[in-house]
Amino acid sequence: MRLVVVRCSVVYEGRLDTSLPEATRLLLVKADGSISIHADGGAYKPLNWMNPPNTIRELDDRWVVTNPKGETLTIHLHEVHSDFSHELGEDPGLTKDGVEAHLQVLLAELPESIEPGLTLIRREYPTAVGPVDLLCRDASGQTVAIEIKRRGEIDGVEQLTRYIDCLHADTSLGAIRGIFVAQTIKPQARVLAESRGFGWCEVDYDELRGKKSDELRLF
Amino acid sequence: MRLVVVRCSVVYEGRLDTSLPEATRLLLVKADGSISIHADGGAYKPLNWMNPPNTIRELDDRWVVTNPKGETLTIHLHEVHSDFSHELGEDPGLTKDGVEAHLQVLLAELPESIEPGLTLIRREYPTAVGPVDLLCRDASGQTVAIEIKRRGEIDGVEQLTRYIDCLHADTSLGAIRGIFVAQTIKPQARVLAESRGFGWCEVDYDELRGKKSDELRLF
DNA sequence: GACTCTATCTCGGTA
DNA sequence: TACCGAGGTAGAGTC
Repeated sequence: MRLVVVRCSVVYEGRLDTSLPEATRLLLVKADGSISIHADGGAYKPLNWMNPPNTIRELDDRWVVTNPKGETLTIHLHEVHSDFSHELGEDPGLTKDGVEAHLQVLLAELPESIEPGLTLIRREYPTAVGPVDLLCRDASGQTVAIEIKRRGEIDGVEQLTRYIDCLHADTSLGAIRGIFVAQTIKPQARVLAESRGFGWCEVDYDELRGKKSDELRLF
Repeated sequence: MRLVVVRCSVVYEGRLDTSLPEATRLLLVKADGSISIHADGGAYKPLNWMNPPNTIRELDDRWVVTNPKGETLTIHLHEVHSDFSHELGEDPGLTKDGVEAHLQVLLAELPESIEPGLTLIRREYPTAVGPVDLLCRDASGQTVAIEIKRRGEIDGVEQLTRYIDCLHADTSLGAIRGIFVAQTIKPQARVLAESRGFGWCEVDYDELRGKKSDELRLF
């Protein structure tokens, strides 16, 4: 990890073209070769950056960063205020809890939480327009496509609509209905789901975790 | 701008819960009060962060960062290796060239690049569900709605669908067809566009710029 | 303030 | 590797 405070001007030519006039900024060079240029604002996002893999050529008056995709970042150095390095070592990494993937795993194990009598056919059931989160069978034997979101908004209902349209073409599944499941579902999304003939269901993440551990305790 | 290299462990409780075991990392505190925690890898994205507005309480053994949304970032300090500040001042800011807006301007001037015989009726043609990027007339006189994206994904096809549905209600335009235009169009988006009866077309930004300057040279 | 849409999105998963 | 979808998306523009 190398930290350079420098008065500099910058040009990036790659997916788009950008330029930065002369000012004092922080250059952050990481062990993987990635580089980012920070101003004293704008939250965590740098003004410019280059992700690995890339190569940094340090010349007298400028650094030239290139990557295999043909993108170039040129940093013209006008006055170096500080240049400091520190060895950090490997990072053990971040553990996350409470994202959509967890919700999907929990619901795949507990489809009854969505509707009594529901059983899982397959998680991530593939279609031409992407995988359906859960494909289930209901108490009456009908196929049910389920779209899961952490936050239930309109685009989730659109997604479910595409899957259902696509699955209708697959005659082996018979008639199909859809259920939209999320921790919270916005009123607009509820209305749209209902108008398309879908069911919807709000589930509680902590409650599901509770049911899961109850189930485990029985065995 | 304050740069602290420190052996630390971190807990974030907010939109999700995360934890970071003890390791040496960089804390980057900007003038706007934002804080980000960087490992020596993983490109420019920090492991954890907190965007302004927020407040940082510095205690002996830990920093507690909170924001008005009720999110909390707690950084337990185990050993401070370095703590360094530098005044950067205001940044004049980044200028960009080559984003979607540019593509739209170029295509409005060169609709023939999309399809021979196409002429522009109007750019940003207003509808109840938002403006259509380009409204054109084709060689046969039929109205054509065009949605432009830099990268063509399913969302863009959905957007075009909404516009077409809305324009169908406007009988003064007669029959309408749609074309989805982007620098690259993903296979799923092509399938969806075709299944909805839309045309699609990939265009090259640099080529368009070339044609534009050719055209200018003629006058 | 809420909504919409872009983004050098980044990142992880998977075929 | 490319494609696909989630994201603590963030950020800008509009209404």
